[in-house]
Amino acid sequence: MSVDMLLYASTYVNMFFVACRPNDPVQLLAGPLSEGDANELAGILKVLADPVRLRLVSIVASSATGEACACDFTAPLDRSQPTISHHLGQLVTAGILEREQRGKWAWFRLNDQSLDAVHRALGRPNCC
Amino acid sequence: MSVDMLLYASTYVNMFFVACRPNDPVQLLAGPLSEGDANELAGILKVLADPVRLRLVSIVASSATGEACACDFTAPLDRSQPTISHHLGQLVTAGILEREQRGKWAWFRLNDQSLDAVHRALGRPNCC
DNA sequence: CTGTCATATTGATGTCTGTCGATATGTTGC
DNA sequence: GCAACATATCGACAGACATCAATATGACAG
Repeated sequence: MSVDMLLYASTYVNMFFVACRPNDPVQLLAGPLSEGDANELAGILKVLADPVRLRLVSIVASSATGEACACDFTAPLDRSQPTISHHLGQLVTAGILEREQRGKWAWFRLNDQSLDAVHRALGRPNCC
Repeated sequence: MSVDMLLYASTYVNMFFVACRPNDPVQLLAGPLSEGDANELAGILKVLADPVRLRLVSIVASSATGEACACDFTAPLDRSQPTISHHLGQLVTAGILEREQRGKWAWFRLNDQSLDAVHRALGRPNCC
């Protein structure tokens, strides 16, 4: 990913967070999306729209402690260590996962706010 | 899009519909996703993860009659007619929109079941 | 049947993305 | 400091994707 692309992506991710505060949610079904809103929502959906990243999120979310070590992902997902690291980086940049370094190991947990915002963006206005 | 890719995509879209019947929903947060479930969910999320397609869906969903004519999309979205047609085709293939030919015009409406399934897949198990 | 209009398909192109091997960075224990 | 280990970054590559111009398809009017 180029530097320009990274800046582009993080810009929209940040805008998405701002726009998803309770009183100003981006809502797919509430009205025609502006170009900006569509870019924000598409940006975070693109990060989710990958089988490996979805499995990473699901593994973290369903772990007993709510967190998982990077070392636990390589084997079940059948991808190289750089590839897993790349996907984890995408998820962290998008705000879907949070990374915490603990000694040699990197631990990841879900950012509930971020995923809830995406969830609500795809639902009806009066939904949860 | 190649024929192989189309077959690939439609396979996963169909599997997603099957998997999203009420008693067997794909749930991102309910447990580790299998490779198949992850492919299904990623497939339909990929279709949604484009600004133009999100705006198409939002325009259709928020129209007073619940449907919109293809001719209404080109101007506000600032894309060529073939590009709009391409995106509409993707949304129809994925089951998110339904197409109805009425004379010279093509009308599109939302498939509520499809979008609801994606919405629920990203939510908590006890959510709506 | 023919022209006109709306939409779909084709073909081409530049860009983006997932992947991996190689290597760098950073942490721990000795 | 040094060796061992976990993770991140770099560089490269193949495949996928969004886009448009040109063209084809299909429907209606006269």
